[in-house]
Amino acid sequence: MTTRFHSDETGARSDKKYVSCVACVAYELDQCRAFSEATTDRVRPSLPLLQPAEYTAPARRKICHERDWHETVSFICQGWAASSVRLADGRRQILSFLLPGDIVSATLLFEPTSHCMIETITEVRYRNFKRAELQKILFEHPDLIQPLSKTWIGEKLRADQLAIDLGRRTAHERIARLILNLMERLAARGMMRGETMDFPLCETHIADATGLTPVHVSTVLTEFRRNGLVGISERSITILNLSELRRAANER
Amino acid sequence: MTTRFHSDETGARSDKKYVSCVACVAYELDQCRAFSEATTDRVRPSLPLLQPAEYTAPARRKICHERDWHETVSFICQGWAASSVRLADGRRQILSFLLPGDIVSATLLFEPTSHCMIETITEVRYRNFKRAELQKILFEHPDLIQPLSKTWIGEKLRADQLAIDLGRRTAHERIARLILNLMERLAARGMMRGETMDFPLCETHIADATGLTPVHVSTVLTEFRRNGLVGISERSITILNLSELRRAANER
DNA sequence: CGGCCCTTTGACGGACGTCAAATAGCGTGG
DNA sequence: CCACGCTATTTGACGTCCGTCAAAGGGCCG
Repeated sequence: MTTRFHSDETGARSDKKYVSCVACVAYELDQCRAFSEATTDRVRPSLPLLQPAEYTAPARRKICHERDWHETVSFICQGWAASSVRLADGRRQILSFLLPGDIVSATLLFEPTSHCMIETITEVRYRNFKRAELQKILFEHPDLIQPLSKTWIGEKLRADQLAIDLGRRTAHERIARLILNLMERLAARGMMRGETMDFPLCETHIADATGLTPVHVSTVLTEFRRNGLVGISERSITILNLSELRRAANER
Repeated sequence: MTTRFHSDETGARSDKKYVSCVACVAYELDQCRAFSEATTDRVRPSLPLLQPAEYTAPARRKICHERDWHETVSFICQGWAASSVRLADGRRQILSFLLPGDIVSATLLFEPTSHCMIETITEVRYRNFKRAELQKILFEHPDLIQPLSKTWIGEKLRADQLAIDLGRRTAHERIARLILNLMERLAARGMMRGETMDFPLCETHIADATGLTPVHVSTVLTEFRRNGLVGISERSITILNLSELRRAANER
């Protein structure tokens, strides 16, 4: 019933200073740019949207529960988070990892509930836009439908890929594909440092994202390491043999 | 490159007579009604949209391949179809079953490719709308965004549920849930006859939808039958013990 | 009648889960 | 500084769910 984003329990704090989105690594992605342009270039006078509420949540914190009610739509500015669902008996499935520039839940643009749980992985900085205001802008600028549809289509594509992975791929393929996917998404954000990237996931995260157990993830990952596919250390991962990793992923 | 809907290879034939959507069981669902109203009540003079191309494809026919290029968006009027993806080595994952009133692929509203394969299960009657015309209507009637968002949200919700099923549920749960889901969707269309419903799926369909093998589907289904949960016969299924079936599905 | 697809059943095997224990890292508090 | 508690990782032994392979029977259709 209450909106848990920026409630005290999450440990999120409100930041006072405001930095323009234009400087953000995620600016070119998804909705961020579309909405920014809509508010700066076209709508005058500038709306309060230009200064959405900004928050910072510590690592490993739930910032949204499945049945929470929201008036706002959140965008990740910095850090990693996970969107997941938990069954009654405790089993958990991670539906997606959220990276800078990602909209936390596109359904919140039109509905007050996201139907899933959001937890931070690292410390996360995010911004909350009021749904009513985004909708108003959307109605006044139907050309925003096109970029919005790209977001929808991308979400659907990745949800379908996840289903294929979980339904029809082996543990090796799933894990290799997860690494490759994250690599591509980080590369699109200019967040790769050569062949290495931040990798703040613990093996439980990987397990819940791939439908496996942490124990099995451990054995597959050590196998990948022994075979020289990747190097893992210090919350980061290095792709040592990309073509072999792709073969393990059974890409195409 | 070519649009395979209504190509000869599919065996689809064009029907001459045109029946109004208002009489359709699916009229109340999804986009059908929204678009029909947009074209009848508001846009004048009546557009060619009012008479979209209508086709009938025989059972067990591919009517769309993963890389096909489309100018049209298809809606199912009658019959069952499946949307699926096939991996290089032949493994297949069914992403959704399409029932009357379903939009075949919502991504086709904005993009020329659906990224998945559509095959009929029964004989299927469907209608093709031109994407350009639907988009024009959408731009002229931004209030259509709201019902459209419902379609998107529903698709996302079901895709997420599928991922949870495949990632974290047992074979028994997956199969029971599939049956219950189909039951609910058919009930929403007024297509239940008491406790029994059409069930044209063969066990291979169920296997590919649940990430299992046909052999294992067979054993689980016979177990369900022996325990009096369901009765299967003649392309139809009867729910004999709903509460037990729900328990098997681990609903919540 | 023969061929094809679907279903069922059984024997067997493998991929992955479960349980357990050992180790390491890391922050907290005394 | 050490003691401690917690979490994460690794490894091994063992178990199980589900896949694979095979064979047999049934229904449908040419």
